[in-house]
Amino acid sequence: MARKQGSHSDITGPRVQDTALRLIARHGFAAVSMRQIASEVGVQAGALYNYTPDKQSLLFDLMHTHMADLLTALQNADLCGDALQQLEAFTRFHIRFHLPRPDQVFVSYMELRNLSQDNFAAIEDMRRQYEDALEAILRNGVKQGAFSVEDTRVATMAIIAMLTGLSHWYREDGRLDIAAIEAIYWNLVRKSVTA
Amino acid sequence: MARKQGSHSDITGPRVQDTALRLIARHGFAAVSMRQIASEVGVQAGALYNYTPDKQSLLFDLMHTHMADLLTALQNADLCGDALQQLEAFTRFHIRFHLPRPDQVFVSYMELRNLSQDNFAAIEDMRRQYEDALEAILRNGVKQGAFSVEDTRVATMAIIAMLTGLSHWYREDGRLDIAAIEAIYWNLVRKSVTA
DNA sequence: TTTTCAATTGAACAATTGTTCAGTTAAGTG
DNA sequence: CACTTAACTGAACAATTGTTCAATTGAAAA
Repeated sequence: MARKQGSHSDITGPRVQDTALRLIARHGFAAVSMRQIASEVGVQAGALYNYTPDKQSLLFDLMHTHMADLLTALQNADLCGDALQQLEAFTRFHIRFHLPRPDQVFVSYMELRNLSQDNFAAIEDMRRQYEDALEAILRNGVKQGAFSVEDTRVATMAIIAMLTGLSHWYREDGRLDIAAIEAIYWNLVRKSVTA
Repeated sequence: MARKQGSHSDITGPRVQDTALRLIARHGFAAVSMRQIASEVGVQAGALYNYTPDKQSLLFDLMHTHMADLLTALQNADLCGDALQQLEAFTRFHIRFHLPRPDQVFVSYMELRNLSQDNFAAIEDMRRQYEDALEAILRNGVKQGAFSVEDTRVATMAIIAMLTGLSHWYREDGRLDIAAIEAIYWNLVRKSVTA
């Protein structure tokens, strides 16, 4: 019969994911060995293969989980109101979702090269969905006359790059807290798309 | 006596740099072996050590050359005029410098983790100089009343992230040429910092 | 208590890693 | 021509890589 509680794999499994995420974010996928991950988890390298078929899948799972969480959270955010309010909600959502997840952001944006072709396509598709959500807001706002944007696709990429770049330099113990950061970025975004 | 012309190293040397840059941009520093680089150059792995003391120095040289070229080009750009004109010149300079160098941009922004402590500090210092040049323009513009910016440091990071992100999706054979891209981005940047 | 099996070990594997270096090659010099 | 030497080869090195698997462990089930 299956163990009902206290199963070791319930503890080791998440620890493998957490440790892999942290080490890959810090040193890069190719620079981290399965033995390093195992060592920090506190097991031998062979034990990792109870939790992932291979190293590639481990990376893919980390990135896929992150993107799936992102898309789910975006849907649950339920951006409402007029175009300007939707854009503000998106901006604040992006910052609030990404800032507490620096390692996931790092891995998901830096390790695309190390994905197999199929895995890359899957992640790229999810990223595209996220971009499309922002572009829909911009397009809608342009149609309604709320925004003045020459090219909604370029503006989409520019805004996402600006917001995501925040994760690369923000420090929790820095000069500004999240609320202040949010306000500043929302101002920049708002002005860049309005007349 | 030293060879005066046609020395092989005048050919192989640059080829090592070019090949390393291309392969590292494509697959990442840790994922590229010295033998792969040598193979594409057309020599044996041992021959690479006539051109670099070790793999780490090869990476550092690529990044240092890129940053040095950037800072030199910025100084030669000689941004003049009032604050708005300076910001426009900076924006167009950034795009024109980076767009034709996608591999250098990729390596310089993705492989910082693989630099030794000293090498990282050196590159980080050069990047800081570049950021400071933009922030000086913003600060000056705020003082003169040309710009309305809450926090010049945050605005600096936001603008550079926005502009650099361009390199991650721009394709030479894409929908828009450089002139069109420049115009769109300059509009976004201008509006984001003016009232 | 005995049984069962999920979880893990530890050794082994072939391949690959960065780096060194004595020896070879071939092109320029005198 | 002979000589010099920059450039490169090819083999060797110890270490490390991802992955497999028979054997072991220990805790829950019966």
